[in-house]
This record gives sequence, structure tokens and C-alpha cells, in this order.
Amino acid sequence: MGFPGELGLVVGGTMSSFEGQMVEYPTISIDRFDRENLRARAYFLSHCHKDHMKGLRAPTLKRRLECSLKVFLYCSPVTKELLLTNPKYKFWEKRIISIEIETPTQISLVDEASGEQEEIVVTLLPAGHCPGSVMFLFQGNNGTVLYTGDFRLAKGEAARMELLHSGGRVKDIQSVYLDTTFCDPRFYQIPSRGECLSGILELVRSWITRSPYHVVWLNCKAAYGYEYLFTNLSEELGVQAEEYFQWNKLPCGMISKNKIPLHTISIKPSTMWFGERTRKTNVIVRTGESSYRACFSFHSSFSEIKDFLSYICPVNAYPNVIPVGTTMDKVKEILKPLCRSSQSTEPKYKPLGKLKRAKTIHLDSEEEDDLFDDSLPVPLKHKVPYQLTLHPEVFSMTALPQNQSKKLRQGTRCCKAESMPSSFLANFIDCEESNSESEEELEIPQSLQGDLGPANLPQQNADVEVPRWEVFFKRNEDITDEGLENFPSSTETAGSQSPKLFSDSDGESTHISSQNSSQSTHITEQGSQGSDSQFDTVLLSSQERNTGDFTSLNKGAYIPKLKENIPASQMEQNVLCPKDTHSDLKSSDIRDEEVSIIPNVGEPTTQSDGKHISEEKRLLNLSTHADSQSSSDFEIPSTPEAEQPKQEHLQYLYAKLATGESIVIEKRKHSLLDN
DNA sequence: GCGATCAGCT
DNA sequence: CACAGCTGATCGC
Repeated sequence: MGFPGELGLVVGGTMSSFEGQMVEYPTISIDRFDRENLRARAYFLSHCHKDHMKGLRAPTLKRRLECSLKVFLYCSPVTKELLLTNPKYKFWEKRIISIEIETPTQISLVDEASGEQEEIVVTLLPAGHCPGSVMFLFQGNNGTVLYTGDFRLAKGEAARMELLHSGGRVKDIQSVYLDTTFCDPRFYQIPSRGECLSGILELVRSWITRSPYHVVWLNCKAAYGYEYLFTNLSEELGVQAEEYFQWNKLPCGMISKNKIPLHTISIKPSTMWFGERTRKTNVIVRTGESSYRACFSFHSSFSEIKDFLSYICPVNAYPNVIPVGTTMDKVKEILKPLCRSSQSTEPKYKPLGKLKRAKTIHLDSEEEDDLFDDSLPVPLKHKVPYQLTLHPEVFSMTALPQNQSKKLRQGTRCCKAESMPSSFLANFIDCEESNSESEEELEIPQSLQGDLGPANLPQQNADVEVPRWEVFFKRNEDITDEGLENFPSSTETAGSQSPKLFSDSDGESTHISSQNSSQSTHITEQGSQGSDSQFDTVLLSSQERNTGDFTSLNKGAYIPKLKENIPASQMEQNVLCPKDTHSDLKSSDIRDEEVSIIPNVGEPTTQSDGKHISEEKRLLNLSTHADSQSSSDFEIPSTPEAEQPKQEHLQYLYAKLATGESIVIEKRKHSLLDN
């Protein structure tokens, strides 16, 4: 039971059919923590999305952990942070070992009953799905296998991953456990991140530059993964990314102090796909007078999957997911021709199966154009798998991530409404009530739309104090009028409620020419689409703001000022011991590589200096681990056209993301798109 | 009261 | 345009 293919367990939608275990290494479990997996010798979490965490906080596993002191959960540093942000996973704290990206690391898999032991080397590769998301490459006595988790990698990205290679060629991979979410010709192509970003960027720009009262609601669905969008929009537009995370609530009565209504459009990121021969158009679709859908995908398209898999060319490929409307068998049939046996009897060394250099990233480049251009010697940034390993026969001794300040661990997502002062709650309405299947323009509560639309919301009680704009920039205990003082007192209110670029369209496809590339962005109009969700929300507006005035509201709850004291016992440090890596492993691929070793101890040792870790130091510390991490989030998967966010910037954002603190983004001196 | 499962929703 | 995740009902412990 539990092996791929035996049971196509698909229940409604693209539920993961991967049950946690791989054929080759059945004593470890990945992304599943229930049933058979309760017996695993080691656990792996590819990223912090709930559907990959089934059973992770179940009492049964918790008990197991208490008895089996050698069982650990391995994941990327960012995933560890994100996971421990939720107090419900706090009990994992001392049992999570984060592994740096692109750092082959040996792990001992011990059966505590028999004492039986097996060595395995795991390498985390950036998956481009969400912050911290990784693929796991396992090497051991049963061959090399790759578990992709959820991933989105552009065409050719596998060819640039050094650690998928050995001796200049792709490693001999026995099996790939593959994210097949869009593994169906229907989903042949999905616009690249860059294309999606520039479409969204232009839409947002065209709206928010109209007046300080024109704002955009980025109506995102839950959890992590949109950070790429937020950071890039912030960078390009030089605006504050204000977060209005209030469970399922939206700020209501968003009227500026001087009674000028705010004009809001909603942009809902969602996946759009196109057939093989379909022209990729319509990255933005207008779904109502002031609502849009924007293309955005966390998962590889069919063609991206094909490119990835055919490059890896494993012996076997197992789908982790069965897309809606298809079957396990059909997906396997699609994957089979991309695997080794069906190619030829010869080992397949295709011309492309050669490590590519890192790609230069610049805004105007056409994606993939320079993929195989070896003429530009670009230093490998971030990807530093061998940095620790200058002496081929010496095992690196790397302390695993430590000093993870508890400031990052405060609950941000779990608190319920009762923890919220009622005065604060009064400033929000439940967005759900604004939704209606039958009406077209209901995504935005009327109170958000200024003079727009019919009153389709439960209106605020007229007796209730009208919530004010500045409320949403301040923590509730500190609301003053300052929040508005820098606002221009514009009287320019909405004329058309749609960006001019689109408003002339009369229902026809509207063409927006992109300012910064030869590629153009298309926007189509679309009839009513149901109502929008009421999940995570980010608003953008164009005001120049005093950064001191703004504090984001955390998604999960209002976060009180955090105590600075960090008990010494909470600081952990894992000390690594040297060990003969090669002795137990026959895989030739890993003999040439430097391997970090996870000590086979009952528990990671605890640092006891008890020193307070200053914010600066903590960030600095994070930055030292940053290369690989940001590589995960931005380098491999990032838009070729986009400028890479800076390390410090990313670390700052992630730290804030984890704490729910305000995100203040410095306006860039020069936006690449400004000219 | 908690968890698992499912329907429904977005 | 379909991912990720919530709410609420129901059942069992």
C-alpha cells in the first residue's frame, strides 16, 4: 500500500495522489504524515502548503515523536520558519532540521527497534512553487530518485541545476515523483511568470497612477506563493505593499478622511492556460466593471513538465497528482514516452543533457532565448553547492541553521477572532456577504468602490462610526489621524472606474501595449464569473507615504509587540560530526560530491549561551544562509525578464512575512520600467 | 471538545 | 481557467 500507482486515490479536484512513500526508499516519508507514514524513519516537507502537511500535527505523530527520538523532519530553512510560525506545529521545533539548498547532506535512517541503519544523501533543489519550496534529490543504495514536490520551473531550468548533474551530464535518475498538476495537453502552455507579472504590473500601474485614491486589491488565495508578485510590483511601482490580512474580512468603508471615496479594482490571480497552438493572449481578463483575473501559476505547464522530465529522463516517472478530468493511467501514458526505456535502449545523452550556465536575467530578454548561449560567462550566483567543499575528500562541517529567533515564531495565523479587540473588528466586514453568484460586480463591496455600483452589501450601520482609511495602516491601539496627513487632498475622484486603457473596450478585447518590452499585454473582457474569494488581500495604492505611518495588519491576527527575551533553551544548534560518507553509499554520482552530514543523535544539541539575538544580527545571520534560499524562491523560478530582488531585501521580506510585521519597501531610485 | 471526512464554496 | 484552503455538517471517540 501507498506506493505510487497502486491506488489512484483521487477525490475531487487535483488532490495529491502521492501517499508519502517512494518505492526505492520506503522508510522515509515525504509530504504525508499519516497512515503508513507514521512508521517512517525520517520525514521530509517540500513546502508549507496544507495539502502537503496531512497528518503533520496529528496526535498520533506527536506521540510517535515523543517515543522515537531519532525521527526528524527535514526541510528548507524557509519552510522551517514558515512552519514554526504556526504554534500548532511548535512541537516540531526541536525535531526539524533545515537543510540548505543545493547542499548534499547525508542522513542516517535508523530503525530504532532493530538498530538497522541506512544512509541516504539528500539534496534540496529550488522548486519555484512558493517560498521555501524545494525538490528532494535522494541518493542511496537503491538509486537516485527525485521527488519534485510542487514545482514551477521554466523550460531549461533543470539544465541549469548543477546538482542534477554529474560529470557534466544529467545524473542517472531511477525515478521521478512528479508534480503533474497540469500534466495534460489542455494545459499546454501557461504564460511565464514574467509575462504574467508585466501584465499585472501594467494594469496596476494604469490604475493607481490616476490618483491617490485609486487602489488595487490583489485578491490572492491563501498562503504562500504570491510573494514574487508582491515584491516585484512593489519594486516596480515603488509603492508600499500594505497587507490587510484579516481572516476573511476586508476593510470596509474605505473612505479617505476628507470623505473622498477610494476607487478599488480587484485583481484575482488565477491560472490561465492555452493549447499548443493557441496564441498566448489575455494575461489579464476583465471579469466585471472593476474586477479582473490575472494569470498566475505556481505549477509547471504541460510543456514545462515535458521539458523537465525529458531532460531528466528517468527510468520511471510517477505522477504525484492526477489533474481533474483525467486518470492515473492517462497521466502515466503521457509520462512514459519522456522516460528512458521508451527513448532508446542506449543510455540517453541528449545534446541538451549538459549543464547550462546560469542565465543572465534582465527585463527585456525574451525568455529562454539565451538558454543555451554559452557565450556569456555569467558567474553562478547563489548556487554554491560546492562552496563549502573546497577539499574533495574532506567532509564539510557545517552547522545547520540556528539562531532562529523566536521572534519569527510567534503565531500569526492561528489566532481567532476573539483575540481581536472588538473595536477593531468593527472596521471590517465579512467579504463573503458581498459575494453573490448572480451579480456581476460584487467582488468589491460597494463601500470599497466609491461611487460605484449598486448597494449590494449589508450596509454599515449608519450609527456606527465610519471606519477610516488610516485605521488600516496602524495597529489598533495606535490610531491617530496622522495616517492621512500626507495625502494629497485630491478632489479628482473616479470618472471611469476602469483604467483608461481598458475602459474604451466595450466588451471587446483591449490591447495594452507594454511599455517595457516588445511583447504586449492583452486584456479581454469577460462576462460575469461568480464572486471573488475573500482570502488574503493586499492593497496597493500610489500615495507617497510616510513609512512610519504604516503598519500592516497581519493575516492571522493582530500581533502584539513581541517580547525580546529568548530563552536560551530555545536556541538550537545542530552540530555536525565528520563521518565517512562514502562507505555506505555506492552511488557513483555522490562520490565526487561534498556531503554534509546530519549527526545521528537523539536530539540536536542545544545552544546554551542564552544571548539575545539582535534583529540586525538575526537578519545578518539569515542572510548568510540567504543565497541558497532566495535561489529557491527567485533565482531558478524567477522571471527571466525581471530583476532579481536583492538578498537583503528578500530576507527582510521573509522575516516580516513570518512575523506579520509591517512591510516597508523603499522606493527604488530607478525602476527598470520607468523609462 | 477534538479530529476525520465530506460537501460546498471560492 | 480548477489552486489552496476555508467553513460547516456529521459522525465517532
